[in-house]
Amino acid sequence: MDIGQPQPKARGWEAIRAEVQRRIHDRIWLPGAMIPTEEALAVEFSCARATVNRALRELAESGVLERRRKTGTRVAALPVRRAVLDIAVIRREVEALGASYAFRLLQRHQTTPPDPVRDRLGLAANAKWLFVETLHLADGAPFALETRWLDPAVLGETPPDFKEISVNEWLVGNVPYKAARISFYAAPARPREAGILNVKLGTALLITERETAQETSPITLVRLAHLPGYRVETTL
Amino acid sequence: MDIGQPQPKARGWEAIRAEVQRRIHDRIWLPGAMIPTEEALAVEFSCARATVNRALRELAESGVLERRRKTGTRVAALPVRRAVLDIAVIRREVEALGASYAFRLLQRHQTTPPDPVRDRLGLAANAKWLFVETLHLADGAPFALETRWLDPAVLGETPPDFKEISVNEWLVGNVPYKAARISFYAAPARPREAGILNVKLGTALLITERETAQETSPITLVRLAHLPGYRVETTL
DNA sequence: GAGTGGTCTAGACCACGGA
DNA sequence: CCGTGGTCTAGACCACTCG
Repeated sequence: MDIGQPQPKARGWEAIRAEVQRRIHDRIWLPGAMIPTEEALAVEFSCARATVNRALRELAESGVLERRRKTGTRVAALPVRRAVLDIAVIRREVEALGASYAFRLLQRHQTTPPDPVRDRLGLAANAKWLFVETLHLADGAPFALETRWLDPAVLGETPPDFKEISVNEWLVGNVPYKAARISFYAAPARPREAGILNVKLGTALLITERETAQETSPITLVRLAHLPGYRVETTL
Repeated sequence: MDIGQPQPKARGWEAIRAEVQRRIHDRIWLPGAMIPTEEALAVEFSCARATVNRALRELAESGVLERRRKTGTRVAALPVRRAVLDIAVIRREVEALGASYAFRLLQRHQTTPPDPVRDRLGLAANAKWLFVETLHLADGAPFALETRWLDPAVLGETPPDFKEISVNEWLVGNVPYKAARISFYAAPARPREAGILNVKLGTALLITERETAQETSPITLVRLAHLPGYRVETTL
């Protein structure tokens, strides 16, 4: 382990990752070109192959390198960069802004979902799910409107009333899930939304939609309408 | 390595990851509770500690576990789930939809950025940057409108005219960068946008904004306005 | 100080995928 | 086939952090 000293900071596999990134940055290794094998790099850096492997694996996971057996490792030509999105509970998100969090339960009843929702979740025509509408507040002002369809089966013996704890946090703590699909899109404020969020009808809102499933059976479908000005941010 | 057989599929560290997830899922290990040490698990699964480490490390990276030295490993109470967002070049994105990609260069001139842009990038009052406006097309129809401010210094000796290759792809291949900030938000279509994208003024559009920097100095600021119906999707 | 995770090593075998 | 990355092992030392 004796890389020149790219930065006096990194050591171990992080030093190798940094050195590889430097060589790509400085165009010593060009986009699309092959780089030496793990073994060769292990010799060059006087370390074990496992250490090189760790460094290259991380770079491959973040889209900088492409690796294939037998062929070897190449610098990604059109790198698909991977950004990491932290999905936190809304309360955390509000508190992270330095505001106090609260929520109001606006609706809660069991009914047959409308066709688009039913189709999307693959439910029987007569299935009844729980519909819950929650307004999330930051320092008392509307922050986001949540409309949720929820499989009543997950509630169990003693269904909470969701006045003390929000549906979201109850689910996180009580209903483990396997997979979720998240999507972001823009949509004009609907009449009810506009009224509750106190914006003009048709205002451009960022919508976050989340669909959660256990094995193959869906658990819940959530739509979060955020106020104008809300941004989803990430670093790459 | 002899875990019962949770699934006949997984082996090695993935089997351990799956088994740990199962125990959390089945509430054998509760949210907030400590789990056994790596060494104990290595004994239980009859494998090396490094193998357990790999499994637990992955789970910690995805926010399911929280690890600290000396203290040990616990199940995250309010897990901050991490979703991975693939950021591809637009051409790839269009082609992934099964459409043919093309683009049109609408504007390209060097000028002083407006105040908000200048402030955001931290530029001198008299700095001149390149402004480039590109319309991206899928099967000949508008897909997204890109407006970009670009530091002319990165163009070098022979500035490309961006008619053959899009700015984005040229940058990806020629200007390495260190950091980028990405954000998503909703905004109403501006007059020029509405005209070019062929939507009504004020239509809710999803905007992707990306700010790229080399060391500390900014390289480019891009705003992508997507047509209604466009979604950013990810899995968790 | 002592217990835990974080990393490294040297070697081994395996799995994939070009030739 | 056989070269490459993917993983595993057994052991070691280190770094952090709590008591």
